Amino acid sequence: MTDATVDGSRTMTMPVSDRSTRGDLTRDTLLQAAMQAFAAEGYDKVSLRALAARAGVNQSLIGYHFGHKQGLYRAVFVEIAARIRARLDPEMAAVEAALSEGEGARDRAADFDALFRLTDGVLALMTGPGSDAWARLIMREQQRPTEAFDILYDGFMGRFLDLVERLVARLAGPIEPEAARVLALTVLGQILVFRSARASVLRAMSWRDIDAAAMATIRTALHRNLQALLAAAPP
Amino acid sequence: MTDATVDGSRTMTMPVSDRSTRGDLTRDTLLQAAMQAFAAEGYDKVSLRALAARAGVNQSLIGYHFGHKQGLYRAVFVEIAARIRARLDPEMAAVEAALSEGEGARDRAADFDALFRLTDGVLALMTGPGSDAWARLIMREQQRPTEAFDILYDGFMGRFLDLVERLVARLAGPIEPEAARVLALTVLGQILVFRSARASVLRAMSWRDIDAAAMATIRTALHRNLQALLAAAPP
DNA sequence: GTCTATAAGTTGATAGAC
DNA sequence: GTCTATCAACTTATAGAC
Repeated sequence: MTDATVDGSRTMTMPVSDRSTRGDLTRDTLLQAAMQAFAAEGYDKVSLRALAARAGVNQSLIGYHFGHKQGLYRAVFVEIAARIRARLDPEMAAVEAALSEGEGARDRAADFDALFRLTDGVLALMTGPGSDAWARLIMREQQRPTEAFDILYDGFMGRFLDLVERLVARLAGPIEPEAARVLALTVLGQILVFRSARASVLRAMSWRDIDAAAMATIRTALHRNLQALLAAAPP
Repeated sequence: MTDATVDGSRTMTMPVSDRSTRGDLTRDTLLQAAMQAFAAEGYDKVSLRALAARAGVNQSLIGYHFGHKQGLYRAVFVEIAARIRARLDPEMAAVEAALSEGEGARDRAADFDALFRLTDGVLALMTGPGSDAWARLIMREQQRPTEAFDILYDGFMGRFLDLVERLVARLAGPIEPEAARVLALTVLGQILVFRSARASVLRAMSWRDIDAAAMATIRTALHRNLQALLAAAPP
């Protein structure tokens, strides 16, 4: 349990006695490579051999750190949920603040602002640069949910949908709870389509990918749509 | 090249000299089983061994009829595109008729009617009973397009999106072509979400699946949304 | 914690008889 | 067109030395 026999170079980048042991680093490296690989090729096509090779880690260490292939897959989703929760937390907290300002003191402009922050956040999350890996994995779980879906739903999806539902209910005027929930889902759909039907989107719009300009176009359209959709109901 | 050595029973269900030879039947059986299997388990997880067994067909016949695994996969999409085109053709033709009635003779009610028929058709297609198989395969190609995506897009997707775009452009009043296309995609998104985020939908709505009642709820919400979204622009 | 080596099983494809 | 039989490659998982 001591010296670096083969790969001396690796020890150089690592403090000797630190919290992040060599094992933690290996675990992290594997986790990163796995997220990339599962998203790019799909669960079944990823071979642990190739994955270990690409991560520069011995194959048997996967078994040591994660048990089996499914354990590694599961760990990837715990990581994804944590990252997304961290990234979306400011927006969600803002919405919760706006919602708790009492039902009496309605400020439509503030409510719309909160809603836009939320939708913009999810749009960036699902279509922005670097979103490919986790977005694809999330979509995969939507089609064929495993235990990993629970990690996502309990991690951020449920909270997000709940917030959108309460927000649109307040903005749309008197509305049944079930209708509010369906409305929230159609709002989500207008964002998600740019990920879930990405191939069609790119072809229909003649885009090569969804860059900053494209995202601005989408954002504008979404805001306009939401305002039309949630226009004040007649008293 | 003649008699039925082993399986005499199969010959009984078949006319002797007909257009549909024994080979055609084998091909069809394989195609059906493949569509089911690829949708249920994903391309990589499907083993040709298991597939042939489930179809009651010798494994090597896959090679004979489709060349290799990818050839079989491709053939499945040709079949899907043909079926969907057939099923959506009445609605699309109706819209084309409505659109060709001259830009001058605007009848908003008729335009909305045509649009609803189109969206209802796609909603039923993507979420209705028995939609699981092809819908999942289509989603798969949206995330990671192969040559099979072209078969879908050229087969019906392109035409559908084009029709929706022209329709919303007429209904939404003066609008840039790019904005009309994005608007059409957000309309599509409100339908597709019930397939693409199916796991979230079921959990958020506490539905066990999307049955007739659920679909009626969705349809109502969609029609209301579209009318709000496409309200006459101020002159 | 990390390594080598290998067990035990599947896979897609095809050669060749009928 | 359909069958049996088989190959070569690749998979996950693990035993055991260090």
